[in-house]
Amino acid sequence: MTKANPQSLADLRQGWAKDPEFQREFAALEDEFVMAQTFIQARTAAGLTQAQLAERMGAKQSYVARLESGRMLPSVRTLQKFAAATGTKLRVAFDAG
Amino acid sequence: MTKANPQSLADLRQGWAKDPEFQREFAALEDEFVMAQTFIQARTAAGLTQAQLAERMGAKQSYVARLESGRMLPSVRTLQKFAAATGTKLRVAFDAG
DNA sequence: TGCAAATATAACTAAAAAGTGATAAGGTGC
DNA sequence: GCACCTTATCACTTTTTAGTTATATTTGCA
Repeated sequence: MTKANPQSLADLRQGWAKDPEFQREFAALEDEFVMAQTFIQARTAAGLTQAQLAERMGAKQSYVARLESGRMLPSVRTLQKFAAATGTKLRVAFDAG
Repeated sequence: MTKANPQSLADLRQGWAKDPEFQREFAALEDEFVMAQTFIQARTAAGLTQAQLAERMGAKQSYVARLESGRMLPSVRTLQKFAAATGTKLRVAFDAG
């Protein structure tokens, strides 16, 4: 593993949309960043900055940044707040695989 | 609201599979028990007791019971362990609408 | 009813997340 | 370069979850 070994999600976002090799390796990465990726996509899809989202969640920008950094795996309570703030509906499922 | 006002998930499981009125009212309940319901369904679908599941998660039966009680909203890390233990794949999504 | 398996709850410590303020770093346009 | 907006990180306290032991309660069945 060479390219897809980001130290932070900032690195990840750099490579992501551009490099196909990066994208392939990304699929094999740990789950750690998947949640963060989901957050970023949901927030940007809602057209919000971190500060705007934070206010809607009753939190601060620094907390949203941490959520999106992938260094923490939040609780379902936070997922629910996030969903409410982005006008989406949280879905958690355990799919047969 | 009369019937669908359980104090615990134990009450809930009583009514659930039998009473159609209960089922209707259940849909209107808060999110509080949704996660617990999801846990119970995934575990029973896997044909496991709480103790068996707990062992696969590297935890104790009492912890699984607490998860299924709905009094706590666990972290995504716990959801991942749960998925691994039930042989399922965790899906978390923020759906539009 | 009585036994055994399964589930629920309580009480406690350890670990992790929630939450905050300050500040650094990145990018954009002037 | 310099503002300005946005995102990232650090350091810290508070709150919640993780994890355990012990025990009570429930459930199914002989």
